[in-house]
Amino acid sequence: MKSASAHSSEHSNSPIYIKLAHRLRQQIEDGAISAGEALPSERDLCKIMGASRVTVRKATELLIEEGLLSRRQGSGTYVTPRIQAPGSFLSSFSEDAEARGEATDTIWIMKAIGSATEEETRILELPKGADVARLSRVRMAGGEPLAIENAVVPADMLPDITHLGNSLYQALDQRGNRPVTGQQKIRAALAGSTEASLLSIPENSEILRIERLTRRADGRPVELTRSAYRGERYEFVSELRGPFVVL
Amino acid sequence: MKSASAHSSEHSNSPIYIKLAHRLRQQIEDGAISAGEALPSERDLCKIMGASRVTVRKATELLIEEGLLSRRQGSGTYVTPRIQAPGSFLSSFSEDAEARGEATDTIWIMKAIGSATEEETRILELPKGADVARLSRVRMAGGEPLAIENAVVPADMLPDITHLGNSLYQALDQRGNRPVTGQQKIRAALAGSTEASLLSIPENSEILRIERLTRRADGRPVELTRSAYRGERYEFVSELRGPFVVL
DNA sequence: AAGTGGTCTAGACCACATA
DNA sequence: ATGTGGTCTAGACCACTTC
Repeated sequence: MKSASAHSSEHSNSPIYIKLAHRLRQQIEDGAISAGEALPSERDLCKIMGASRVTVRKATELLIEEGLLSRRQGSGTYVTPRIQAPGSFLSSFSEDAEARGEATDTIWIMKAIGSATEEETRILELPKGADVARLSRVRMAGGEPLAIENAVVPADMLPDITHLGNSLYQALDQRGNRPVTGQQKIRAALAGSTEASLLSIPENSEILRIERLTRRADGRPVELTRSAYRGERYEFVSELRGPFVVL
Repeated sequence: MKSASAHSSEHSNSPIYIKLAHRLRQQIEDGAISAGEALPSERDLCKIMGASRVTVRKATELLIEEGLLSRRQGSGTYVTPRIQAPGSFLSSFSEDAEARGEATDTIWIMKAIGSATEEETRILELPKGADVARLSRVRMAGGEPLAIENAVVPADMLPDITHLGNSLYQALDQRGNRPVTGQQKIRAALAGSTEASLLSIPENSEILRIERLTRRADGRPVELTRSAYRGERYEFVSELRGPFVVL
């Protein structure tokens, strides 16, 4: 045996600020620093972690970009209460719905493991013959269906799919497969008959089709999700950060 | 008179790394460092700009996030050749079209200055009674219309709208009003009769409606654009960076 | 007034690229 | 071998928040 560490990524040769960020992230996720309240001051962290202040700041800056922390000058560095405004992510399901005080619900229409198709193998960068979990859900809010989501995940990245709660990401996180980057393609389309009936809308209504491929920190694809959202009820908000295309 | 500086934003009290970033950005845009090639080394920049290396790096990091620069360890810091893959921006008009070898064109359908409506005043954070430029275009590719764009810009941010080329952003840039952040809302819709005829598609075809509000570095709104894209021809790609919503 | 984050310096060593 | 970016330190002063 080498030593501790069960994660796949090697931390031994990483720069100090990366290690500090990991330590802090874990303490936050373990609830050792619990949401909403402040970290030790930067100067205290220096003593605790045995690093200079510049390095401590570089570590916390990472976590700020991830949305886990936020700093307030003169006050302190705080654990972000509930992970919030999604940067460049969807605007999104539970968020919108809860903001309107609607109850949200998820209906599973498929939960299965099978071998990956040729397309899935290619997109998820899997070895031939690998297994994938296929997860299809209808998202409800206020008793109405609002979206269909079809996710495909490499089978070894998920624990037991029969015990899956409503949050796919939470399950992925448990195995260290938290997605941190990705790409999303959005297009307008007209509802086909299957979609129309699942969403309780007329055929040829407008819908938003979204295809999303997310990846772990090490770049390995985690999740290919193709969704259809009711066009009259949902809009997708994304923050823009330079560089801007000259168009 | 105070001194030099014709810009509206006050640079006097900004931190050094902000000022350095501005100086570098200008030199790059003036072509003094010309695309594709390397900046002076960080240690040389320290002498030239009279700052420490940490500060110089913080400045170049800003420009890297903007996409103007990129660093290669052991080699140097380079001016990014053509501003490229847009992070979280549209995928986009000329880009896609040119990738397919289609000629792109723009037809102006309106270019006017008038006083802002109540809604425009609010969204663009203008004083009451301020003037705005309204710019409407149809985007063509391969001889076909592909999108309608309606932009509203505070009149004082644009030079002479009669001499406006095809690139709104280029014109904005000339007056130091380059947008660097923004928010974009995307939804699916069905084409109304006006849109259908401008885009040469049947009524009730699927279209993508996009509303975009961009801002300058100082946070002032620059441009409110509402567009309609032909749904069968366009899809919007956006990169995702954490934090991810748990959904 | 005391504590916090925000900025800055001068100097150091390492890892990588290039010749 | 030299030069480049990547990381790190120890200490300093400023601006802001909090009491």
